[in-house]
Amino acid sequence: MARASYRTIGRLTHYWRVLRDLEAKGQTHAYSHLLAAKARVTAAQVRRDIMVLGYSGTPARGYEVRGLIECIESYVFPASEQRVAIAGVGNIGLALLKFFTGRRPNLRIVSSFEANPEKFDRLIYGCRCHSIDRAGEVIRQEGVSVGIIAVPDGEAQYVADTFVDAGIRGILNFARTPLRVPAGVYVENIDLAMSMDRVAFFARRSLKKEHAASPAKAPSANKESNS
Amino acid sequence: MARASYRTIGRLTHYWRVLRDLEAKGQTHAYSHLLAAKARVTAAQVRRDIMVLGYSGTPARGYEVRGLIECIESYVFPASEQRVAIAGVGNIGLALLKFFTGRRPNLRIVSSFEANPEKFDRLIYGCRCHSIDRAGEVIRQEGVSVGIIAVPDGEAQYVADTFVDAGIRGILNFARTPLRVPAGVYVENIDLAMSMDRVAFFARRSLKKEHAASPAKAPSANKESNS
DNA sequence: TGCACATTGTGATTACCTTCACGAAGCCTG
DNA sequence: CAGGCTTCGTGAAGGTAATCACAATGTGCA
Ligand SMILES: NC(=O)c1ccc[n+]([C@@H]2O[C@H](COP(=O)([O-])OP(=O)(O)OC[C@H]3O[C@@H](n4cnc5c(N)ncnc54)[C@H](O)[C@@H]3O)[C@@H](O)[C@H]2O)c1
Ligand SMILES: NC(=O)c1ccc[n+]([C@@H]2O[C@H](COP(=O)([O-])OP(=O)(O)OC[C@H]3O[C@@H](n4cnc5c(N)ncnc54)[C@H](O)[C@@H]3O)[C@@H](O)[C@H]2O)c1
Repeated sequence: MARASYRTIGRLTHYWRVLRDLEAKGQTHAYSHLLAAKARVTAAQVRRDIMVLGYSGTPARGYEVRGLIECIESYVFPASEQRVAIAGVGNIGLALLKFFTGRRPNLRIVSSFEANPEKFDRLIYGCRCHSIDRAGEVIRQEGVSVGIIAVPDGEAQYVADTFVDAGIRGILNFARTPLRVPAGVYVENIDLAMSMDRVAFFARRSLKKEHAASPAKAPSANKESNS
Repeated sequence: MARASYRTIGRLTHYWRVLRDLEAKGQTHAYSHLLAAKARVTAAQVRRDIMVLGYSGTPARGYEVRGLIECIESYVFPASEQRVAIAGVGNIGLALLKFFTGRRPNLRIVSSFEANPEKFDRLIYGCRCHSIDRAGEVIRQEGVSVGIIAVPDGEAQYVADTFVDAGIRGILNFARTPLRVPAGVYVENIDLAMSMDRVAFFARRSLKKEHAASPAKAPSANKESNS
């Protein structure tokens, strides 16, 4: 039972979504082939990924949908509420706040931080906005473990330092600055401008293969961000 | 002179930004070590990436900043204006429109498409909004080669088909649906929810190493994304 | 001029991830 | 209950990308 890699974790969340759809349609069992087709990967890849969960299907019946869903949940999703804070309520910050609000029971954006005093103390999509100067204090108080950085590039390192000092262990960084953080803190970078440039490049090149990002795909979903 | 990979292209755009900063500061030459430090990669990686450009530095002087900038530009950036269209002017669509407007001379978002009639014909950040039904027509007329998909998940495949039929060769996809496109069309997926889940996971795991994303990076970016 | 040094360019190596391929195992059919 | 199919789990193989390591090279200095 190998350790799950960055990409495996991403795919597992994808299988989870696919499985939820299948369950909603009344399916009780699913073959690796089916999951593979829906997640656009190979069947072998699906089986390998599921291997790290320690979950087993049966030949002739495949995987049990409900059981696999629960297994993925207990492996990749937080068991109890994990709290998130966001710095920078601008274009991207707002989009994320709006999108994530109320969507995940165990992953909640509880606070936002701004430099612009006009936004202080307002409730934005149910999330209180504080001065960035109070970030450390609030993060500790609320028990936040994940931070999103959506501030201008030049402010990103400062915010990251504040986050790390306050005990945050994972950062989703939209700024185009590679952050310097101590070992043990996970950073996932999403550089939208880089993705645009890449798409433009490969559109000209007219490649045969699709890629990940997302990140990473990586290239897709992000195929790929980086760090 | 090997073919540039997905990740190499991403890093080259990053070096380009770093080099522009150096030039602005009056630096005329730069060593691979310096670029590496600023882009948070290894020096060997920088040299490998530059190798695909066919550009050469000199020992003892390193790379010539201006020359390398021009070389990267001619390799990864469009020589003449490349046009982009965006489907879905919601949270993400708006953020992108606002951010990219007027930022890149040779990469311009020229049109947007919506299903919501309230937005038709309005000018949003200098970009005309059309009905999605007219997408094929407008894309062909304007010579658009890159499409951004920022519509709800269920609409993504339909929009992708429309894009592809109209001749678009590269797609930046924010929907959480793996798109089915013919070979030769490049897709980069950015799944923000997946990135969030990953950050939350690795924050709990408290890993020692930072990762790319992604697209993926990618990942990252973006990390990694996928396809 | 010639030597000592730092850096480049790149073959070789390593690490990681994906795919292949096949033994084992459950299910259905007759 | 046995035989045939199909699928799972996984060791081995294959690919791709990152890193290492070193010969080649140009520089500045003595
Ligand atoms: N929007 C996009 O499409 C896009 C694309 C590529 C990259 N990015 C990157 O994403 C980041 C955010 O982009 P955006 O478009 O949302 O920017 P934005 O300017 O709309 O928002 C930034 C927000 O951060 C706030 N802020 C500034 N300094 C701060 C600080 N020290 N602490 C807390 N808040 C602070 C500002 O008041 C503002 O509201 C930038 O780094 C940008 O380069 C954005
Ligand atoms: N906003 C986020 O933070 C976030 C996070 C994760 C994933 N996503 C994904 O990104 C995509 C867009 O998200 P969003 O938050 O911007 O959504 P949104 O609902 O804010 O915007 C979607 C827009 O698309 C328009 N639309 C609907 N059908 C259309 C069609 N057929 N053609 C053209 N336009 C159409 C709608 O009118 C709306 O304006 C979704 O697939 C979502 O799953 C968004």
